[in-house]
Amino acid sequence: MEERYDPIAIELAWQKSWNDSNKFSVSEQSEKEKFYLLEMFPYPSGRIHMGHVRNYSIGDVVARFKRLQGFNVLHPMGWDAFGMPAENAAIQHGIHPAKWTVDNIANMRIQLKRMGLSYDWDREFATCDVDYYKWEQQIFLKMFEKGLAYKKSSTVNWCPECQTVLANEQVEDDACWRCSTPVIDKELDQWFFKITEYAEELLDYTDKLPGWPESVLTMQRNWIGRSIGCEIEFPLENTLEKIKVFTTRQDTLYGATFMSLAPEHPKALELTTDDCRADVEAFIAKVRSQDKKKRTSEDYEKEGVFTGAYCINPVTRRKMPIFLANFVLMDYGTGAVMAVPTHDQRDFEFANKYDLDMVVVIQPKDQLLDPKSMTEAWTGGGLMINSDRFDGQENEAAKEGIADYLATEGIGDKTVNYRIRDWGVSRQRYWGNPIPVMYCDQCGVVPVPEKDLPVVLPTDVEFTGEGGSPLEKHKEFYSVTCPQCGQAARRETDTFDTFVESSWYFARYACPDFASGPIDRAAAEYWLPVDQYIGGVEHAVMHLLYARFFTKVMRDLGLMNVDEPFTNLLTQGMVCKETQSCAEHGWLYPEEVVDGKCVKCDQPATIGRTEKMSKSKMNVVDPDHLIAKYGADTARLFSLFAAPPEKDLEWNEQSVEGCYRFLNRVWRAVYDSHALISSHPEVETEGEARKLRRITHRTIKKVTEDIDGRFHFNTAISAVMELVNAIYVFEAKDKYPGALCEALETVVKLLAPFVPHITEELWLSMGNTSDLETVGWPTYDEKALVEDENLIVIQVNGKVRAKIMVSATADKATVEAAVLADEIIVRQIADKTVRKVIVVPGKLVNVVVG
RNA sequence: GCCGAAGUGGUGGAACUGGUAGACACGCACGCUUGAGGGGCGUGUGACUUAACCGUCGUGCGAGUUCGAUUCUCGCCUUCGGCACCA
Repeated sequence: MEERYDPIAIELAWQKSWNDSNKFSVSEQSEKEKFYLLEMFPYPSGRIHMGHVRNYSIGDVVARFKRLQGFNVLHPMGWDAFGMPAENAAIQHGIHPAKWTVDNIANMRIQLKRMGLSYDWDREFATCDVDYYKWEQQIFLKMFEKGLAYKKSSTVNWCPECQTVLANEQVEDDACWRCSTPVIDKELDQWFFKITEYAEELLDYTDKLPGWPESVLTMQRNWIGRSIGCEIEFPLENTLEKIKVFTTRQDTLYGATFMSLAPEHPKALELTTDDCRADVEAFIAKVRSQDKKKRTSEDYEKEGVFTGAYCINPVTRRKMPIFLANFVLMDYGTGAVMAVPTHDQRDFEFANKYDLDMVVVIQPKDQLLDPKSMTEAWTGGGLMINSDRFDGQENEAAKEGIADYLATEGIGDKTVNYRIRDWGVSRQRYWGNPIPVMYCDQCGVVPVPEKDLPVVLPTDVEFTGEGGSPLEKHKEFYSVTCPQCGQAARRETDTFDTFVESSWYFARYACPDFASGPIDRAAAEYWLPVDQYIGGVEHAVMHLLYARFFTKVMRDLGLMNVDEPFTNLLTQGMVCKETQSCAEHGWLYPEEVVDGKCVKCDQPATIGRTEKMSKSKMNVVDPDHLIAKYGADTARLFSLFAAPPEKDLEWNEQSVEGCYRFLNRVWRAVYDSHALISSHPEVETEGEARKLRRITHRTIKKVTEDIDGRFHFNTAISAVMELVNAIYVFEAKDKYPGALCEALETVVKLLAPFVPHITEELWLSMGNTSDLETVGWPTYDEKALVEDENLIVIQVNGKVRAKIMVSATADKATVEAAVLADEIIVRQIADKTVRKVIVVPGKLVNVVVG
């Protein structure tokens, strides 16, 4: 055995061995129970970053732990390989996106292998492989057939920088989620997936995912945004037509005194009277010219215009003027709102501005509302008044009855409305999966026949950087003949949002080579769902919601048989580091600051706030350097030890040093006792050996419980550190080599999922022949845990005053007597009366005096 | 405004169903080892007070429940994340 720990040499040797033997390759042919562990696959940007290191270290601990526990573990890796950066590289550096992507993947694969992650590399694929994306095209065709994919013209979120459309989820603070350019409105013909059809199921199942963090479920519930209410029809005055509104406040129907329509409402111009037409048209034009995002922000002034038309409140028969209002949205509910100024703040402001009627219909308990003196709408609860048969009822309780009444009268129906919109998937980009349809003057939208799939993305395209997709200029691609009528037709040049690929890749990992469909049912049956999914919380809504949606769609298409893709979800926190900047040169990389000064100008550098590592803030650390300096085991250990997985991790070089030091300490502990333990002496159970064994087995218990399901890797590691400390101070090494050997072997076994290289190496050097995976995860001996004596904490009136050792077999009375006889306690209670003595067996005694 | 998460030493963090607050680690100090440096090994390290023991205070703030509260309840403050003119 080498005296010195040489991480690089050890790691390269073990990685070669794992690679050569396809060590972590799995199949369905196994006696063992399956466990599917998945980490979110990376975009091949070129280099891994600390976020990847953390994500994949966490995943690898779970994968290796489950494997050691005897599970058949599927742990795959691949590449989310379509996307804009590849195209930007083509424009900026003249490298073809395909080459750029392939090169990046090759590089990142080396980096991941260098981390010693236990992937089944046989299952690796990139989403830009034709063998992957062609099946996505097939899924699309089936969705199209079922009406789950459809085309419509709509105002879309357009990013002028990326020259493409964004889904609502991809807009953050009115800006592109990727490049932060402000998003503008654009009217475009787009493909949509009908995620709204699954809104209810997606929402209902948020209650059936106990393995998900509550915060993620809440975000998804908010995003789906279900509201239960009524659709109510208001007849127009003088015609037979009606206008339908959606409301969640049918309890205020008797107070509805006017109506507000969205400016885009189809009936807006139709019902406008001649003398109001000029004003209405001007208003519509004005609203159209305004930015939609600005217009729909809360502080924007409420404005409207009278149409000259009236409708009738169906329960009060009151004549209600119809307005157009800028705050009414066409794409929520019905685009029409019954206005109740007394009980809705927006309507209240609007009514004041245009001097409209107000009627109070809900009277709160502790004040009397009068429209003349109200300064704001009353949106709380109370008793209903001015509401005919419902007078005197509690408004919340009456909602159900009102809905029923409206239904029987044929005025309205109970309905459910969702905030979520259909998912726009068209992107005006080249480096993506072509949407397999064409346009024929005769036949309209024609799906590419399944037998003609795949629609292969051509590689001979030109990148001008002038915007628009190069596919639009690629005649061989877009010029096609219609399969239905044989006439010339034009192929769709838009490609799919790359979130489509990541919506089903987890299922393809079960059968990456399956050649007769997207998913091999038998393989999917065995492996799915994913037992544990791990990734960043930034995907809480987008990716995770789309993947859930796709799973349900694939189920309904008969492709597989699961309702939810991910049984358990772990969302890990970000990797952060302090930012540094200099007055002259702005943000600085860590290596550009030496002795607190900017290397470019020698001015002192300012330390800014700690933020998520990002290239733009330059507060990044390159994992390659870390691994080259300390090895992969140290890099892994640091990212697991410094914080629990779900919290943010603050980068600290000194803490990395500490982890490296610990591994050296472990190495030395084994090295120092090498001669003593090489014969694997029998474990002694008496005297000091018994004490060491107690610590050894207690550690096994703690580490097992900390990893399994709790993911408290930091405390698991600290428990092993304590065991190592105990070995160092264990003085009877020569006397009890058996107990020592057991302790050292336990350290190695328990650390195996965290730092796989050093542990395999130490295991071998201890004279073992089979590898750690064959040996399996250690179990603890209950008998070894038994304490002879317990430390009893003694409190007087809840304050700790003394501690004594008491035999573990002592009964309550004995303990109490021992406590009351204790010198310190006698002094503490000398001049007081003992009122009560509380004994917590084996732990604590509280003497209450007064 | 609504919803969710969090607030503990100089620092990262621990304390699982109410029972020794600060495990483990970083940093710092001291000692041993070494020719020295590095490294290693060990001891100490919440604050105040003290020579030391003792003592007092202490988990964002304020109340409450309890023999006992970082943990439970109520009210507030701060930070982060999500939603927000959604009828």
